[in-house]
Parts: sequence; C-alpha cells; structure tokens
Amino acid sequence: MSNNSNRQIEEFAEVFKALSNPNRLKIFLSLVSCCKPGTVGMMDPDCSAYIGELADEVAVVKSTVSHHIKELKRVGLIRTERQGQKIACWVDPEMVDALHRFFKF
Amino acid sequence: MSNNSNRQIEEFAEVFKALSNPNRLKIFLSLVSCCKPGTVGMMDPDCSAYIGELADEVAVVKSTVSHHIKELKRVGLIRTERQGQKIACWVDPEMVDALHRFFKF
DNA sequence: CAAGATGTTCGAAATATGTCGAACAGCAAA
DNA sequence: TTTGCTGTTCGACATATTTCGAACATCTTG
Repeated sequence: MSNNSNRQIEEFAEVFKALSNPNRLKIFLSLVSCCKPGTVGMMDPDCSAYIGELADEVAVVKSTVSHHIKELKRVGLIRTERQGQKIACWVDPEMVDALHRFFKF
Repeated sequence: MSNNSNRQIEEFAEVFKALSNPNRLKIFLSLVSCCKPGTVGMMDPDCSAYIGELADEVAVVKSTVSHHIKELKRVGLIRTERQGQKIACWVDPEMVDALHRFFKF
C-alpha cells in the first residue's frame, strides 16, 4: 500500500468511486454473494446474475441498473457476457484481490 | 464479504466515496506512507502529517485540504489532534483493517 | 415474421461534489 | 498585546452524479 504511481492512484480512485454509490455497492455485493466461495469469476453457470434480477434486488429501474453495471464493468470490477436474451454478470476476482492487497499493511 | 446489513453497506459506501477523489486518496496514502510499518495510528510523533504539508504534496490550497481531511475523518479513515498551531493527522488502522477484511474472499 | 422478454441509450431534472479565495479563529513567540 | 503562523468556515461557481421514463435494440419462440 501507499507505494503507488499517480496513474495507479487515479485508477484506484475510479474503482472506489464505482463502489461509493450504495446501489452500485449492493449490486456488486449481490454478485459476490451469488457465487460460491472459490468459484468467483470462473463462469460457473450458478455464478452470475442478470440485470433484471439485480434491478429487483436493489429496487431501481433496469435502465439505472444497466448504467451501474456499465460503470462497474468499466473500472474492471465485474465482467459480463450475453447469454441468450440475458446478460450474465460476475465479479472479477483479480480486482477484488488487488483491492485486498491495497489495504494490506 | 457480501454479508452486510443495509446500514453497513451505506457506511462502506461512504468510506469508498471518501477515497474516490484522487486528491483525497493521495492525502490518505500520504498519511499511510509517512508512518513506519506497524506503527500506524499509534500516535508516534513521526507518524503524522500536517495540513500545510499535505497541501504542498497534493497541490491544492489549504482550505480544500481542510475540507478533505474533515471528510476522511468523518468516515473514520483518519484521526486528528491539535499540536500547538498545527493539526496532526494519521490513519486509523482499524478502518484499514476493516477494508482489508471487506475484500477478503 | 410477430410477439414478448430482456437490456441499452437518450434526454431531462434534481442533487451532490470539488475547488477556490476571502474572511475569520486559534495558538505561539516576540 | 501585536504579529505571524496555521487551519477553518463561508459563499460562489463549474462540473459530475444519480435516477427516471420513453424509445429503441436484441434475442427467443411460436
């Protein structure tokens, strides 16, 4: 920690901004919790959620969820893939690990 | 991770918001780095920085730094104490640990 | 192809944020 | 007490964010 270039600082700041909105954080945590421990990001069919599901959980309209998903994806926190009509979303474990290391003293 | 009440989610969101501004993140990291490993938050006289110093480092005016410090303090990331004319600032290790655990799978 | 489901894009509105400079307040040393 | 630091508060301004609903796009299935 604390040994970061200016560029890295900007990037982490963007990741934190993505997690700074309560609804976006809920979406992120929802994606984490829908995955079995150790399987995150491995494209397990049980290990993802869809926009509509997330909209129900977080209680905002789907267009807003779509926006939030886009932002979480942009900063690298999640990944998505079309599966038929739906879009599967899951957490990227590498980014979570990077954050874990960020706060390691 | 992911096993958080609504209240906890809101609190973490606020912490992430505090770290989402590049200048505020720089201030935070500056406070981390000015501390020797293992001594963070122990009120070691070497283990703190002052508003003016931080303003120089981050290159914003002191009123802005004061604002940012207030916010970092509000969410529990740092602590402060008056030392004569100056205000000493240091990182709260418990919050860093909480963040570390937050990203622990 | 038509209908139905899911997700995206767009425009708009309210609200929040980041920053500055000026004025003010607290402390220390002459 | 006066002067000179240090930090805080305030008002202002520009910009960003969050959210919604409507319109559009994409995919599946009958």
